[in-house]
Amino acid sequence: MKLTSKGRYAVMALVDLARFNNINPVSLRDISLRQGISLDYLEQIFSKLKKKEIVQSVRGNQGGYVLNKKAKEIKLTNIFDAVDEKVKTVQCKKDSKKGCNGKPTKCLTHNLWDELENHINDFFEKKSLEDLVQDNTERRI
Amino acid sequence: MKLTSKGRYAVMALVDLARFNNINPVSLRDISLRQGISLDYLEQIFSKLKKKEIVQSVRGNQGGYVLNKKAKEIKLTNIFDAVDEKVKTVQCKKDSKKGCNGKPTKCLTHNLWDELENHINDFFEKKSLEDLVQDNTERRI
DNA sequence: TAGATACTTGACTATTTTAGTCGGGTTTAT
DNA sequence: ATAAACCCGACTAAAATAGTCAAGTATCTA
Repeated sequence: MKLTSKGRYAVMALVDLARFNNINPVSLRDISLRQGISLDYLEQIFSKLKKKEIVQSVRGNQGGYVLNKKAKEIKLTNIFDAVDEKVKTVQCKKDSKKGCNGKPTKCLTHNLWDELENHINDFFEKKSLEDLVQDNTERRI
Repeated sequence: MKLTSKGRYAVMALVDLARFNNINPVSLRDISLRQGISLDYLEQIFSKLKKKEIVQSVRGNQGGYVLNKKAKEIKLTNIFDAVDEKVKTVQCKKDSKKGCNGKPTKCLTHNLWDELENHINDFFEKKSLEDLVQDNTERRI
């Protein structure tokens, strides 16, 4: 059970972006250099963040990306959702109405995984980008 | 971010086993049939569970597996640990003492992932096999 | 208006992980 | 003796991941 790089990178990049946000658009090149993430990969990630209206783009020279909402209003859930980093614990419940594995009853552990998903998602819904930025500037003093 | 089948199967199989535990050893063949898990794969999984002393084996005809502890004392953590289903959020912290990515400072989101890991592990430490078995027999009435 | 910077898009690919399979054992109750 | 079960290690197909690569388009600045 692990978080993928795509999700981690998305969060790292947005924290980086949020810190410079109010001054100028931030270019992916800068983020790439500061965070050590492949530029090409960042482009894929930001394309998704843009589609979900988490960031706005400014094209051309001196362009870059800007947050599209207040940092406080961007929750981890939104970020993960944007880049398709979902919490998946079971394969069940996609086809039949209640059952798993095609069987009529739920599998023995179905409720457990549901609980787990909720537990994790709670965490993601509480954390905002602002929390993360603050967490970081505090530490630096 | 998803749970692998190995982890899920281990838990499913143990819940199944726990329900018949006090009568006779339970054969993997039976678990395989009831839970729809490949027998060969189950053997791999139980070999690990045995190494970590979560189950005991009874060889020969009419053999099978038995729990090695009370269901109450087997926590999800123990099961996941046994089958190498770990919660991994970051790659950092393996080499250098404090830093990530070889840099001297922690990455911007390091503490976040640590928090997340703890949050998830809390969940796993609280749930015992007994909880799961009860959860299941209640539902059946 | 040329050139550089930066976003945009889509296809391609190497690597790793996962979820098994397969083929041989050994042990023990009946 | 033999069938049921555990035991063990090597192998493999498929999927997902983490990128790379190539060819654009838009915009600012000199």
